[in-house]
Amino acid sequence: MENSYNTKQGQLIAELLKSEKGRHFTADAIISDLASKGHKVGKATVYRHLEKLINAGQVRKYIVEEGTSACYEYIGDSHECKSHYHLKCSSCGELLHVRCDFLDEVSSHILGHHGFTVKPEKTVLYGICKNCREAENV
Amino acid sequence: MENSYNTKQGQLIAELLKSEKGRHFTADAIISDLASKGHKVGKATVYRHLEKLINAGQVRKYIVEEGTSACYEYIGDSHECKSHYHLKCSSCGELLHVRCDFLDEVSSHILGHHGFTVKPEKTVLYGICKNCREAENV
DNA sequence: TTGCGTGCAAAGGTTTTGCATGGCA
DNA sequence: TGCCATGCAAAACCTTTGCACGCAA
Repeated sequence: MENSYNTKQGQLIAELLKSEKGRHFTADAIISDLASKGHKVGKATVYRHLEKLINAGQVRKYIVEEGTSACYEYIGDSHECKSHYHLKCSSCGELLHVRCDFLDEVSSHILGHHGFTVKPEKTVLYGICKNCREAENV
Repeated sequence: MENSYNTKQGQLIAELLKSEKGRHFTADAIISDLASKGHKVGKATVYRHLEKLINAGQVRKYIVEEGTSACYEYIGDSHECKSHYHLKCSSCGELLHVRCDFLDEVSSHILGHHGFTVKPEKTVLYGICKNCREAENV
């Protein structure tokens, strides 16, 4: 398991994600972001590194709508986000982090009443953020 | 908009979904279910009808996991399932429906305290179901 | 030197689209 | 008859995999 080298591409990918904590990247976005900085990295390499980062717990993968590509977000080495829920705005794509005592109760309620252990760190609630709701006057 | 004919295939697909309200079908499941009843329907036709049903608000599409096929569920013409959450077991893949007053409060809390309008119908909570937790003794 | 990392291209799987034919109204 | 619907196959898409070469240790 510890058979891993420290390579230029691996650093580039990790640093890009880390440099914009909170932003969600698609695999292609990573490739073009790096390309625009003069670094050409292969598609397969990006996917392989993302998988490693996910397993290492440093990156989270999100399923976004409609057969589009997956999104990846740096969440850090610490587990500070463990009990955070994420709210993703379907309209503007903004991803919000929410920590709140009430939401902690959600997990216990679901466990108690429905026998299901929720993993907040894997869960994303979809909806519309304040800005978009006001802008669209929905 | 009203340019549509009433065809055998369209009826078959709508009736199959309607006949098992609450069940999640993949496109392939629809095809093989119909095939086992002696009705051969093309893949493209199924997808095209699903899209119409979604636009008509009678069917809901779920993307449960990246890389796998989408699931489609009949939800009827009424919007009675407004606050219907889904729990997906990361272990066995089971998809559970949860209708619960407490969860209704979640939406209002998030709206009130975080200014975010949650769409339960688009949201899937990930975790471990009762059976798997007991089986794995986690 | 060893063996993981890389990148290209090809494969795999799901969904969409083009086109000639079939079926509803 | 006019047009939408159908179904096959091919295309489009995202992601994974095979393989030869490159590079870290």
